[in-house]
Amino acid sequence: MNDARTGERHWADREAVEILQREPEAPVVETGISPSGPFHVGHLREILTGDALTRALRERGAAARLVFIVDNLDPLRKVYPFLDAGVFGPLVGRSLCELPAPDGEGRYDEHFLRPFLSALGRLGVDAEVLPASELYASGRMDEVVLRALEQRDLLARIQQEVTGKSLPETWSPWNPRCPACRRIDQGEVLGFDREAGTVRSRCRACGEEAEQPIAGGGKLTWRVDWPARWKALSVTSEPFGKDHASRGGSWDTGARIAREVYGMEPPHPVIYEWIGLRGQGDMSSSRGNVLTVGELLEVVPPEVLRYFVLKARPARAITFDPGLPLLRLVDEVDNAAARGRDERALELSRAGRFRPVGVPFHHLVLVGQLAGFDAERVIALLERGGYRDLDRGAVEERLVLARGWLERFAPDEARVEIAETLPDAARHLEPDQREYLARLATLLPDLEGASADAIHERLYALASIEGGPGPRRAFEAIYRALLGRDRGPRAASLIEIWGPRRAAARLAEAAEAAAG
RNA sequence: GGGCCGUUAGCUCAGCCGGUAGAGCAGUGGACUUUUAAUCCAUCGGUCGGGGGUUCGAAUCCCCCACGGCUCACCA
Repeated sequence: MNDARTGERHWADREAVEILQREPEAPVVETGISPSGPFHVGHLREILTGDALTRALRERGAAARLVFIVDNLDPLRKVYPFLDAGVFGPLVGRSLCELPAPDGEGRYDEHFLRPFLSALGRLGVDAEVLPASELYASGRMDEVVLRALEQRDLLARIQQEVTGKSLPETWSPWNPRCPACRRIDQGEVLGFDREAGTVRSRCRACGEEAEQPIAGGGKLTWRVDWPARWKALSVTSEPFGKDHASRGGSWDTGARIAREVYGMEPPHPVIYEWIGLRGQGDMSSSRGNVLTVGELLEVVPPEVLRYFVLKARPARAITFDPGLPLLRLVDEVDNAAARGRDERALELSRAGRFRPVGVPFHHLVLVGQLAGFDAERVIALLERGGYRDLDRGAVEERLVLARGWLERFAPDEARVEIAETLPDAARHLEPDQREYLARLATLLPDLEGASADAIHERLYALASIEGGPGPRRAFEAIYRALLGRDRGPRAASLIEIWGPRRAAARLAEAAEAAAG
């Protein structure tokens, strides 16, 4: 890493070096997300930041682990807009892992987690997924929980000092789950027994009193849970969103608790900014219009999503635009000769076997439309356009994505559709353009079945004759007649695919309409 | 109000453990039997938000200010 001077060092490398100073052998990177709703692009930053760190650590010879905690013990806080109030209203306060899925099939947490995990697999994220429910049930948290119960007063003091807010007398770091009504957010701790490893509690909701084992009987409150996990799992680094980072936030309390209660240095923090969304309106899980990771993988290769996130320093807010800008990103990843690409970020973006296509994504979208997304015809068109040595399988794969992008995110300009009837734009043509179309219309029927190259010859030759409109304006006239726009894909291909005879009729119609 | 991040060419950004600025896109010129951000070559383009300070020397370090975004109920 002697390139510090040239500034080519990636943020993940810099952080890795610092983490290794603290734990050179087996650093543990922890990340975590609450499965209360769909996982979207924003969540990607949490896990990918952790993944990049882990990779950078492993490259340096460390036996780094990436632990992904699923906070499925968290209670359902309210009835989210995408939930049925009748079903979920009465279930508020229960752990996410004890709720039915929104569609009624299976478990709530798994409903949201499953697609995310499969996306992670495709993204090449090598993480140990650990649901909080299992972490607690395993007993691995018992000791840190007992310590918290014993240090209740100290914890309360720290929290009050850091947040400036007072806590009720009955506050406890432990949230017991009521064995009767299953709520995990209403319990009041009455006492605990270190020898037996149990907690006595009463439920404020239903009044039930019980004595339950720590393992499986509840969870720590978030602010204590976090540092307790650091201790229990020997966490050495933790990426987290800036919401936790603000003054008086959970990082501040967590860091103190780590030192004063658990006698450890808090993990090396990596604070990241948020990912905004452009093009589809702001992302808002409450409105339900989120971009899920799975959705995006139907549109671009996983490497592109990784690259998008890893290219920017975590502290930098970035905006995700699934429209045209996303395509640029695809090309940057696909084309080894692309300028301005961040090689190191790209290296960290590998997600398995990436098959470059060598055709700009936007062009593929275009050709795909012309050829009805039929792989054979697409490849024929591409070859005619000068692309050689195409990796057939890679093209086919990418073509599926191109189609997905077109259907889901393409702006109108990217769509090629031959107008059903003569477009209005075709009425505005100069005399020489009209003349051109009229003459072309008489030639085209003879070209039925001809190759696009042959057709192009004629288009071009006719445009260039004495008194002709010249290529540029000739093509403009054709596009107006067929698409109602001034520009378009290779006119010859368009005509070949639509059929020269049909095109001829349209061009003649345009020539006439413009004259009248 | 507290805090975090940002303010570098028209746009998006890199550079930031100091040595008088870079890329992509846009623009301009040219090439091309040019076609939906086209490609290739060349080129124009910056008082590095403002003001102080440290230093032989600062976009890079320190302080102050302005503007912008975000965040402060366990929503990454």
